[in-house]
Amino acid sequence: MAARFTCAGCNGRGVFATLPPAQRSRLAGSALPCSYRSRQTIFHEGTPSLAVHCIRSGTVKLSRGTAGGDEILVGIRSPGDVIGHRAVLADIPYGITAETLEPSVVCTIPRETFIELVLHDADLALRILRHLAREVCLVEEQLVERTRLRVHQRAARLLLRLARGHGPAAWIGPRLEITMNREQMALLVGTTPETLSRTLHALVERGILDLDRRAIRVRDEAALARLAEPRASAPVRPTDGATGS
Amino acid sequence: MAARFTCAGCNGRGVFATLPPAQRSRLAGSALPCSYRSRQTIFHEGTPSLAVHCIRSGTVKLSRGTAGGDEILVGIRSPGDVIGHRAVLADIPYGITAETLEPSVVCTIPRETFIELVLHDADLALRILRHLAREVCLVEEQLVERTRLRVHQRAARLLLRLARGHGPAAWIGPRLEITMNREQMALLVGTTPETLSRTLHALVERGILDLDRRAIRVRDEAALARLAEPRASAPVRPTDGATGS
DNA sequence: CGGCCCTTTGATTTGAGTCAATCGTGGTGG
DNA sequence: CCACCACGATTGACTCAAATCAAAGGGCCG
Repeated sequence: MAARFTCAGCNGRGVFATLPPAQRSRLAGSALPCSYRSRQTIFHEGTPSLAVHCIRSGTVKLSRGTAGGDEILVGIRSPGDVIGHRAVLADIPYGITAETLEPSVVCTIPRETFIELVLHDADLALRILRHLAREVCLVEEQLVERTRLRVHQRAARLLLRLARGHGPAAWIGPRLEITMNREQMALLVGTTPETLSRTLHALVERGILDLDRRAIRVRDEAALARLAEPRASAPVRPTDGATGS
Repeated sequence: MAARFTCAGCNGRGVFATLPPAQRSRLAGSALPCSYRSRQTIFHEGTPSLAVHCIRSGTVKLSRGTAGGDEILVGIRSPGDVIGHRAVLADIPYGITAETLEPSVVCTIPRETFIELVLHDADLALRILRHLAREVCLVEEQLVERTRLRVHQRAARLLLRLARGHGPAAWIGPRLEITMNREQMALLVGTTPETLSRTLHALVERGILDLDRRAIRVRDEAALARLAEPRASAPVRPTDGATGS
């Protein structure tokens, strides 16, 4: 099934976008495209980091187990994104598990090739540095969110991110088709499916959302944005009637 | 006051450790050492990232404000650590505020010098990449901790980290002098001073700690380590008598 | 000695997790 | 084609950890 892609399609985006011809062919020579079905594991936390992966199509979920047995969702990646580079660069086992959320095509770039490319192309190195730097910022952002924001605010933010096209969702007409189930959404928000469900339905009752098992329609993005604000602490309680004032 | 340091002392550690002579003198030429008093701001969140800083001595607190007005503690850095590199690399304003916790000496490396060094020394670039990659892992670790662990577990982990020499504490005899106040410890743990205080005193009652306003003595590190485990969910409730079973 | 700030302690509230039951949907086999 | 089953989603009731509000203590510095 996995026909030999040329990697040219990927070159339009991501950190490999502007490789000089020599390096580009080097990359194309050893990058191995691979098709995954939905819910397949690309690499697993704790295993040796043998390669960097570049998403060509589809959506990949990055998660991380805990000693306690449960998992935490670290992020979602889409086409053009590179995954596994951290472990490869730091020369440590993968710290996260990567798993497809839908049928995807992912290119595998062997560890040596990647390191070599980085060493020989200062520009690429700088670009990856930038990329990583931004990544740290994003994770820190998450940390702040988790610590200071209520579940309903974090949920609102997730919805906004989805609605704005970041994340595993696609606009089908006016509706936003979600490619993950409630549990995964809950994981992303950092809560339980039950609580997320309540929160979501509270928003429906306010007329901010339309909700379906696998699609969401944002009716009032402005209101959602207001809820996502740290200051707006109007509780958005579930099963709680209209808050008078 | 700030005598002209040669930067040679810093070269023994951190990412600049093994610079080739040429680059080393380039660095020494434009790195500007600066003494800070306790509680001084090195750079502030949101301001343009003009330089990278390398800590020569002292302790620096990295925090991040929220729209809501309160802050969150992102991390603590010690001698040899580099700060501000993320913003400089990503070419964005500083995302965090850096502030000394005690009198410190910090070298300022202008943005251009840093970028130039990185571009001309593939090895340095790779080392910084490694460094950043690890940093992302650490922040993610934090994220997991915040999400899955109880306050008493996170507090135990902080104590362990301090006791093991990571963080702003120094062994004075058998005691661990803490250079930050309760509020900052609370921020690090991701809780409030009140809750942290209760948690700490619960540990004292169990005979695991000795506690003083500014020093801590760990009497039973093994017990602390046990409490830090995700599974060990024996509540460690404050003001709660011996839990029978 | 007095005031101030940090810390501790107490009382109360509350957001969100947990446990458990029900519902709805989609898939399967008769 | 329809009854049934299984699984995810929802809803409800309850519990509990931790935040918040409020009020002392206690040490340090002027």
